[in-house]
Amino acid sequence: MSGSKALGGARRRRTRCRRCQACMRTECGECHFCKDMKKFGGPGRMKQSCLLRQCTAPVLPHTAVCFACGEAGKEDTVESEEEKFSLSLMECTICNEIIHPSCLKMGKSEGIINDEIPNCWECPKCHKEGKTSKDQTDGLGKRRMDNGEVSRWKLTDEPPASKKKSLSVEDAPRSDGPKRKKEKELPQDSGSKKKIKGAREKHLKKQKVKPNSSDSSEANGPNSSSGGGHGSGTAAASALLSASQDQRSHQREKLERFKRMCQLLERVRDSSSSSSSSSESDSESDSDSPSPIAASEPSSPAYGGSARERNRRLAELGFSASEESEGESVAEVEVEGVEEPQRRRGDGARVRRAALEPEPEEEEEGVGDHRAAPAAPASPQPNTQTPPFTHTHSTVQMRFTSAPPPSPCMNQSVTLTLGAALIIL
DNA sequence: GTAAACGTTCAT
DNA sequence: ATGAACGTTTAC
Ligand SMILES: [Zn+2]
Ligand SMILES: [Zn+2]
Ligand SMILES: [Zn+2]
Ligand SMILES: [Zn+2]
Repeated sequence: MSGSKALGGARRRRTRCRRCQACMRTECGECHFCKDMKKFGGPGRMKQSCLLRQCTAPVLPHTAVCFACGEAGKEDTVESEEEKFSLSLMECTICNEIIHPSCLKMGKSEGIINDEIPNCWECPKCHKEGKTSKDQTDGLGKRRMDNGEVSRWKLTDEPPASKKKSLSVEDAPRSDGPKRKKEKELPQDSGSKKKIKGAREKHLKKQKVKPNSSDSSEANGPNSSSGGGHGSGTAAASALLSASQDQRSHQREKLERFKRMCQLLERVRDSSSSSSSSSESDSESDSDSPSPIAASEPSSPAYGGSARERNRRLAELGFSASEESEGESVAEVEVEGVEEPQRRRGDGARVRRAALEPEPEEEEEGVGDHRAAPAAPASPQPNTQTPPFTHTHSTVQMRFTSAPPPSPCMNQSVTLTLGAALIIL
């Protein structure tokens, strides 16, 4: 209790943006969490938000302040996008520090912006440390690829997932049995129990950015303690941090994944089949800058560490990617060009929007709901401009851990299939 | 102050 | 590994 938090400031809890569609939706009242709410006659023990209301762009608390200057974000005080970025608060997914990019004094360091989440990035410092993302090489060698086919996840895939050495140093034998439960609840219903699982979901997109390029000094730091300069100080702290981060990342990524899926589902539902646009946007071909730290992205299916982790999260979501030999129903959903539209407005734009104006994630809603297609909607080659990407096909393998989908008919209706998935979720 | 959720821990 | 419970934060 005396040490308090000396790590990247108090890790602020993210809150819902209240602007995305999910946030504006209303409780479905059918999901697990909804049913748990007292509002719905549940015990209210879980205290989780509706699965259909998982915010797609969680924002920092209003109380968040810069770790350096102690001020809040001021992105709304400037016009230039770049300025906005500099004045906005960015939270590092690795060290959890929240700071103004402009408050950083680093010359050669680059931050990796996650344009999927409002004020999220990986501070340059963390990269300098070597924590590319969270991948710290398995110091146990217990890594094993129990994944027979991991190269199936393209829709919701992520770069080097979190991986760290599990260092336990705070293990205290507890003789007294930690009893949970403070009050008992009577069974509200027994029999009609829908199996649902899920969490928020989101994936990381990496973008390099150079906050500054003139001074190559160390970063700043209001308090020289651990703030600003962690990792390069204490090894123990580093290890501890890693461990903590690891655990945290688990749930976080898990939730993020789910969100992604929800978005996809909605998207598909709105437009059974829409334009065909691939979405490979990883390769960050630097126009003219052989970044020293630009070669760590296994764009190819050649993972070796985060396989297990990914598997776990997937399982939590209700489907797994590995073969568990059980007798589950396997549904193959073929999504045609359901991936992100990848609207690129500025090709040369370096810094994408991070937490700028009110624009959580309004997917292009131009199609509305006009299902009445003119004619011949099933043309494999509609456009003449055929980008080098022909991979408009994403096959997702979903395996329901329970409650086998009684839908024996899997027509071409993607909407139908996905709809079922949604219900199950 | 309240109610909703987040993030973490505990229990199978 | 997965799910449930819970403390605590966050917004109002
Ligand atoms: Zn719900
Ligand atoms: Zn939202
Ligand atoms: Zn600042
Ligand atoms: Zn950091």
